[in-house]
Amino acid sequence: MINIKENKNLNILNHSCAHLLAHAIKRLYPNAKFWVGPVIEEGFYYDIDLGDEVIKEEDLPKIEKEMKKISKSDKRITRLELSKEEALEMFKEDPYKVDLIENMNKDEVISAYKQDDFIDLCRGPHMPTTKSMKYFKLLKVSGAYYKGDSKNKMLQRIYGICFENEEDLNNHLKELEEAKLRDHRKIGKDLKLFMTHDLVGKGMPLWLPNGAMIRYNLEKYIKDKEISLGYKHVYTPSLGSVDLYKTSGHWDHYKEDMFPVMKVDDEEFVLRPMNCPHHMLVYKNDLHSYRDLPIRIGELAHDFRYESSGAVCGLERVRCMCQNDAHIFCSLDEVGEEFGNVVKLILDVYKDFGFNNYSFRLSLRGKEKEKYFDDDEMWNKAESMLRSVLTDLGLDFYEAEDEAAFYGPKLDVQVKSAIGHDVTLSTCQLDFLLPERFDLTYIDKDGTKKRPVVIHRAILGTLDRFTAFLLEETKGVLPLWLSPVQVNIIPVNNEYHLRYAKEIETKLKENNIRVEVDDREEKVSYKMRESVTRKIPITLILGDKEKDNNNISYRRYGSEETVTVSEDDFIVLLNNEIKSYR
RNA sequence: GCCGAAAUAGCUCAAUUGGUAGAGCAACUGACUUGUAAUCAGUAGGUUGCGGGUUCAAUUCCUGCUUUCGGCACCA
Repeated sequence: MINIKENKNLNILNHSCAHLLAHAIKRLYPNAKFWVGPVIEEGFYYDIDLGDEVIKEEDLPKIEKEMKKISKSDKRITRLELSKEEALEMFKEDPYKVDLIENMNKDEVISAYKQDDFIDLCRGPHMPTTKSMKYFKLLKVSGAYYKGDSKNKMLQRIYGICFENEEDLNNHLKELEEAKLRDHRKIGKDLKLFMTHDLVGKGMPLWLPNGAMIRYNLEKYIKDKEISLGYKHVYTPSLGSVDLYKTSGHWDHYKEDMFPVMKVDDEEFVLRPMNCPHHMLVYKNDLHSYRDLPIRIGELAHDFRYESSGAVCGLERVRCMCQNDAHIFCSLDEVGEEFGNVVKLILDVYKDFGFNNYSFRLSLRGKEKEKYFDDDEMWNKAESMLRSVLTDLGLDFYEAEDEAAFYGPKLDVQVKSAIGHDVTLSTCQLDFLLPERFDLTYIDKDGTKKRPVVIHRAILGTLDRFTAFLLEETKGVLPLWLSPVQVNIIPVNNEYHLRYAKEIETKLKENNIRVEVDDREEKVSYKMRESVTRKIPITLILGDKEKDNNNISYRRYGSEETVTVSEDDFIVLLNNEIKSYR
């Protein structure tokens, strides 16, 4: 999908279109006050204060019509340069613009753009006339906090996009429609992978048999991989005492986002929101020598977070999740290598799944000090260490402030969901704090106690979000090794071919192939249609030809070609394909 | 949590200005006995998300809640 912000021409066009929108709004809603209307990756938006008036989705066509009118009237767009005093005078009716002007640098040239009777404060540049913005569409309307702060008033935001010609616009709108078809929530429903129910509650999906089979395979895949890399897996409880989280520091930072405390006798528990504290204690259970390091403690662990109601989304953001978590305890000297190994593992896994659309983000501390553990020296050390590790790895990454964990900086792998959410899939975090909090030690060469460093990492992230992304990337067409049903057998005629079909089924089952026989009294074409709709990778057709020659005919999903092979060759073919992924 | 919108059969959707709900697919029954994306006929299926109100009458209007959707804020 095109990035409007990065495209020079489209950027200017969309920015001008934001002005066109504001102009139309001003005509239709004379009391409107305007905040900002920037260009974004997906087009543009404008934040507006309409007082008591509310713009709804159904009002957008009316606004578009007004925009078209202004566009057609071909007004020249001219630049005005103003002193601060002149600007303040010009925009004195609009407190939002006054706010903007007052926050500008003293020596900055203040510019505004004028089209007809509408003037908007703006750096520019802009298109020469309103006629340039002809092929646009208003996409959605929503609320947005003034200055992005939830303590502030909520303004109304209108999103739109503008192109240079009709074809580009239509293609883009078509792409947006197609993205909706890739939405994991739709695929999950169509393929019966997961469900939700009011009685269970928000953000708590139920994995149906098909989805559970996918998840079982993912769990086995990653666990086996980690075991082969020296990870030790544990099982720890899904609850922890409040004191545990007070010790780790999570209580101070996240207690509002945990499910509320359960009091039992004299104790207080919470559903655990993450696993680090438990794993710290697992480490602490033993005395460790420098020779034992690194120690890698892994777990597929259920975590519970009271995500805000507006945030939950299918499997992408849930209140009950399963993390593919691990904590690596190592010496300072080993951090570089261990971190590199984690990055390598991430790349390995993404390659296995064929993922290409992701980017690495170095997530750093932000300016709000209270959000982060207060120790400048520790942060500077951790951040520069992480940066140099990433640079040494030759990794292409971007830096983002205010995205770190409270205990340390991290490397996040960011992906975009079908509907455009930017989410973290994998993460690898550097932590000097929790070892301190839990007083973790190992005995070094010289016989003295040293503090290990902890690397928190999640490769699949959560099974939930990973599955969501996997479904969207594959459009639900899963590779053979992950498909809930790998082979569907259609006997041409039940009376003559069902027995042979059952024989083949037994043979495949003996080879651990997930197979079904469609023995309903229906036409072959009817069953074939369903087999394809269910996105089953391989469909067998067994009739006289196959039965008499002891072979099978199969058709692969996405292909119309039928291939006939011997039973044994077929099993070898399946096993090879399944193995190649594992 | 905030700003908006929505919720009708298992699924996808209908139902004029208020007059107690329809279709396709799926399910079930029967006929057909079939070689690669939908055979035909019939049957059944609904406290219109849940509660309260207005009205002679509510799927429709008002209201509270739940869930879902689009954003914002949040995201260990």
